[in-house]
Order: sequence, then C-alpha cells, then structure tokens
Amino acid sequence: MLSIGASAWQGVTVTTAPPSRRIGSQDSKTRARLLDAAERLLLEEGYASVTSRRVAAEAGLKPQLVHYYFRAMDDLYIEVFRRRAEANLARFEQAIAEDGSLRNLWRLNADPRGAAFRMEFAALANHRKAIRAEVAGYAERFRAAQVDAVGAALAARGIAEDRLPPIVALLMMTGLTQVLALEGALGVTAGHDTTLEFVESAIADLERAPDRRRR
Amino acid sequence: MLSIGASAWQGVTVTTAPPSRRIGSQDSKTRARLLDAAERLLLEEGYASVTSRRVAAEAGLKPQLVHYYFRAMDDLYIEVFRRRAEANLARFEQAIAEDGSLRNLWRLNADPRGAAFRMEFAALANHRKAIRAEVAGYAERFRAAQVDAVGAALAARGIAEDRLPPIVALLMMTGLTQVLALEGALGVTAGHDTTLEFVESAIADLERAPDRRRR
DNA sequence: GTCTATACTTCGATAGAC
DNA sequence: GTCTATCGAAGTATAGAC
Repeated sequence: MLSIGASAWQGVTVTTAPPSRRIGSQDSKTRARLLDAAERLLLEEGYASVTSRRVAAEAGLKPQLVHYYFRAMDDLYIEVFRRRAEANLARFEQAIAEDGSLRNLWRLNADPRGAAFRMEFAALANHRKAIRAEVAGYAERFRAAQVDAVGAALAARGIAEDRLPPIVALLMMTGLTQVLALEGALGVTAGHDTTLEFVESAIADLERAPDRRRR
Repeated sequence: MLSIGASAWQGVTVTTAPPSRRIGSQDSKTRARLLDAAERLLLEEGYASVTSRRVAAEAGLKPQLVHYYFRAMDDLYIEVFRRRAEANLARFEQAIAEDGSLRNLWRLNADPRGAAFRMEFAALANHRKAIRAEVAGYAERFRAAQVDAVGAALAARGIAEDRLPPIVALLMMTGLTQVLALEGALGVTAGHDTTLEFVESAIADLERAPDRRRR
C-alpha cells in the first residue's frame, strides 16, 4: 500500500517521464463504484469485457471517469485484484487462527466461490507483467498462511514430515479443489461426489487418530 | 442452417434468415495460416489479443480474410481449440495404449506444455457458451481416455477400488500437475521439487509391489 | 478535487469486386 | 474461389472546463 503516485516516475527505469496527469483520490466514492462495477463485469463476462466503456456503463457513469481514477486499465485490474485478495487473505488467517484443523483447511479451500475470480487473474497474469507480480506476491503470502497450519495439523496426528511433507499435502489439496471448481464450471462433474467423500473420509480417519500434541 | 421451410409459403421476403455469406473452404492454406497465427497470439498474449486485425497481421494477411474464413471470432477460437485438443487426445490415447503405467500417466500429465493453452480456454469457456460446450466435451473424452488406465494400473498393484477409486487418483494427479504448472508460470515454485520427488517416490513404491494381474 | 469534450485507434462484420 | 473497400461501434487516453 501507500504507493504514492510520485514513486512511479521516480524510478531509474527509462520512462518517457510524462507530466503524470492528475488522478482522482483513492477514497473517492465514485472510484469505489467503478471498482465494484469492474469486479462484477470480470466475474460475469471475463477480463476481455472489462473495458473503460463497459465498466462505466455498469456503474452508470461516464467512460472518461475510469481514466481519471485509474492511469491505465491495468491499474484498475490490479486494484480489483488487491481488494479481494487482501480481504480473502485476512479471512483465511483469521479462520486458521481460530481452527487450524485439516477439516477446516479443506472446508476453506473447497469453497468454490472465487474460482472464477482466480481463473481470470491467472489468465491475466500470464500476459501482463505488473499483474503477474501482484498475483505471485499474493500466492506466496496465501501459501505461507496455510502451510504452517497444515504442518501442525499433520504433526499433531503423528505424521512425520518425511512421510508427507506439509507443502505436498497443501499442494494436493489446492490442486484438487481447483480442478473440482474448474470442472464444475464446465458442467463436468463425474466423480466429484466420490472424490469429496474420499477426502472427507480420509480427513475423518486422520482426526480419529490420537492427538499427540504436547500440552 | 439452410432453413428452407419458411420461404416455401411466402416467396421472397425472409427477414431473419440472411443469405449466409460465403465462407472459405476448410482446407485452404490461407485458413491454416490464420489458425497458426491465432494460436501463437493466444499463447503469447492471451485471448483478448486474438482479434481479426492482430491475427491477420501475425499471418501477414489482410484482416478481412479472417472474416472470410470464419463466420465469427468464436468460430476461429473453437477451431484453434479443436485442432490442438484432437491432436493431444490422440497422443494420449496412443501413449496409454503403449504404456498405461502410473509412471507414464504421471509423466504425460506433468508435461507443462499446453498449460497456457488450457488456461486461456478455461477462461474463455467460463463466458462463452459455444466454447464451453466444446471444452466440456473434450474434457470428458480426455478423462475417459485416462481413467481406465489408472484403474487397471491400481488394480494390478492390488489397490482395491474402494480404497482409492481410480477417478480420485486421476483427479488428484490432474489437480497437482495443474497447480504446479500454474504456479510455475507465476514464478512461485517453493515446494515444487519436494512435491515432484514425493510423487515419483510414491509411484516407485507402488510399482515395486508385486504385479497381481492375471496372465 | 471532479468531471466533460474530444482525438484518434482498433474492433467485428458485410457487400461486392476480381 | 479469393480478396478489397468500407462502415458504424467500441477501444484507450488526454486536455481542459468547472
């Protein structure tokens, strides 16, 4: 945060040093409306539909306002991402602090809401450097927020790190929830019920094991 | 197409059925050049950059040719998808027929090439009905091509279906390779080596088990 | 600090010339 | 069977009026 406009052109990198036209304030209500509109469009119609004209129409405003509040469209995308990402990270950290069990971690990850959101930004990150950096930074923080909890939960049930490294368990869980969400959106759901039952039963088995934590 | 019925009783005036403008032949060399150009653009810059003008420029042709060979841009997208999808499916079926071992299935899936391709079409499928249908149909065929091999490989090593259903193993494998590819593209690779080693070692353990197939 | 008037580029698509 | 001329709509972005 606190990315003041000045720092943008202050860098050593060779820019044409444009006289940086004026940009609306961060806490403008109009700006928030534009962000909300952009997010709705992104989820409903994909990133290619998030254009200045479409966003403005969705918000009931003039297209030029988009360019007043955001220097370029990428800045709008990044801000849309950042808002949700920060909120989601905070939600996870709080939920894990309250209950870091495997069951809860699975429940949090298996929530299909946000799957479309992740998909759009994953695609965007593939082709836009600035967005990639933003998404990568978030991915690392999100990972860090979970891996300790997984490690603790596994250790508590007597599963040594060399038998199942926490990061492996976490990547498997992430991958599984991701593929389920992706296929679900396609309408391809064969085997999904079986898979959910399997995972839940596996977690239940684990949690029936004695709790070996020291107290 | 060719909606004949209506015109039969009323002669000339058919308002809603335009005389469907002429479209170039399927096996035109120019058409193939356009498809190649579209695929390159898709991978390098994302679907939002696959416009008639950009595609034509990439192919060294005039933009109008895109509309001559493809009724609408969606038709172009679908054709780009179909070409690669069919080739990939054939490749998998052949490879599995030759060697349906878990090791080979993992190797085939872990290949990160095509990750960007899948990403773009997953995003497109989320918002375009025609493309979703195409991708969903392919996903089902791709699944079917693998699930029997996984089932056979597990059964051969004495793993009963109720202990690890083949579809669950396949979804876990798919999810894992997908998340590895996705993070790799982001430059987030912490734990990836550990995970690859874990999976390969797990497969090796399995394959050291006695082969219980009847011969 | 907020918004509008405006410029110019690129978009998909069609009709009709070779 | 192949390609060109051209259209109206939509795209990003800037300069300047309130």
